[in-house]
Amino acid sequence: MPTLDSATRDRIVAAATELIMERGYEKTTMRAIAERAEVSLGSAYYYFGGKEELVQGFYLAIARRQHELLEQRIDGVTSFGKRLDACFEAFLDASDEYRAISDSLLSFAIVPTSPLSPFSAQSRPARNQFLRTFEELVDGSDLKTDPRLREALPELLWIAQMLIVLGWVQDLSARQRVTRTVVKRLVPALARLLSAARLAPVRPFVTDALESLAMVRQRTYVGEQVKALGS
Amino acid sequence: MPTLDSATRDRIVAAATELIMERGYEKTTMRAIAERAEVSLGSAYYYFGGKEELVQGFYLAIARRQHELLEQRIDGVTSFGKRLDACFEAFLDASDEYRAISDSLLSFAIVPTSPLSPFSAQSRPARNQFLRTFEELVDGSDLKTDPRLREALPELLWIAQMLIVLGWVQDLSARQRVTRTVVKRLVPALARLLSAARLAPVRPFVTDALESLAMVRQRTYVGEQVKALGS
DNA sequence: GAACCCGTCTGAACACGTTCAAATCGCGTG
DNA sequence: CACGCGATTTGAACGTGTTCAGACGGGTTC
Repeated sequence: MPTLDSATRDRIVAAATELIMERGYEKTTMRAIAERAEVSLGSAYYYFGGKEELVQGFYLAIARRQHELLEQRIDGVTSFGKRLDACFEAFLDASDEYRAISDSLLSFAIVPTSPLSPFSAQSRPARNQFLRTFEELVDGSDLKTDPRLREALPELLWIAQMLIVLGWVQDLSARQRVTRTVVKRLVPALARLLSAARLAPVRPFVTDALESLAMVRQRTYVGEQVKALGS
Repeated sequence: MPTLDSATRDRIVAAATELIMERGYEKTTMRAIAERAEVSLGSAYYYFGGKEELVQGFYLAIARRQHELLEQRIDGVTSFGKRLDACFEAFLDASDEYRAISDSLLSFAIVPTSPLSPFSAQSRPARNQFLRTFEELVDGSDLKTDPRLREALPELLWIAQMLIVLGWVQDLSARQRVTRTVVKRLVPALARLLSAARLAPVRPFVTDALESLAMVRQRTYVGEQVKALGS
């Protein structure tokens, strides 16, 4: 399994990406990928463990596109609610391009032992991109909340975004308008909730939730050093 | 595609179930299933559209087992929190038996157009069983909440249970203890939240959430008549 | 130069899910 | 009984993802 950069490797990914976008994942054959990349079938398997591995690029592409769209749209906006809303919207816009293959992507992502799990070591680049986006989102905002919650927030929002995507794939309405509407409605409520986390009566809930998160983190990421939250 | 009851049909399901439990879904071949069921390969395809269809029985089995376990455990208990806790625990206990194949099950379930989607017409028997369980859970409890919320509650709890299962498959801790612990922690909070729904300051949130749910329902179930909530 | 190594590449071969034309069965009808 | 007809059954054949024994190529060592 070569880890060296290689033009061949890139050609195969490019061919796979093109074909998958043209015909969908299932209808794209390894033979077709090899042919377009001008390598033999065996070579494709020399560079990649299998067909599944060839979709890894999509996550990162979505993550980058979300970040790009978001930057354009929240320039100068400081309201946390507005920023979060723009963020999720950017994510859905970025995902739209890949809607036709989102089923396949999600099917792989859901398997915890798969390299395509969002928590896997192989997904680290895409995951980091997502987390950076949320970090920036919070940093540039006027949000005032419990500092412990603030620290965990990027990861929490990333997880929330994954829950949104679950609804999004299930959403059969035209252009997934239902998902967009529901997100638009829930974001303000979430913003208010996060602000309320500072108040004394709510704090035990926050503590409870954060402890749960800490527990979950320890047991979710596979083959990774998990940095503890809090110092 | 015959819909008549048939001993052959049952033999094939039985063979498939056995083999999948023995070896897992991927390693079970249609040829092996046909052989054990003492039919030809072609016959298996005469009765079932494909390999995927042969896992339909698992959902219903889990739903029934949950109900069975729950009945034993909440006899006489009226506290809503305790009943809900027991319910989720019964669900996780029922699911444990199928943990080895839960990846495959979930991979199929996540595809909205698949007959194995929990929202599909084919999943209706299992879905109804789940909803009945939650209906009974709420009915026999001391929960006092907003009546509109009360009506939507079985479905909401069912959805919550599906979110739990998402965490459960990702949970790599021994015997999925993390998931169980987190559920145990969050249930009381949820119970308090539902009680609080009666209070005036919270009501707008409830209205908002229920409207969102109504929207989602209209666009999620495929090929089904969706009964409106409220009369 | 010869021998050797090792990273790269090849396509035939395998096992699988699925399809299908043809064979067989069961049974009502003339 | 013979005939016909639809339901059922069959296994060969197809296209697929994947594996593997071997071929190739260029660099290093004696």
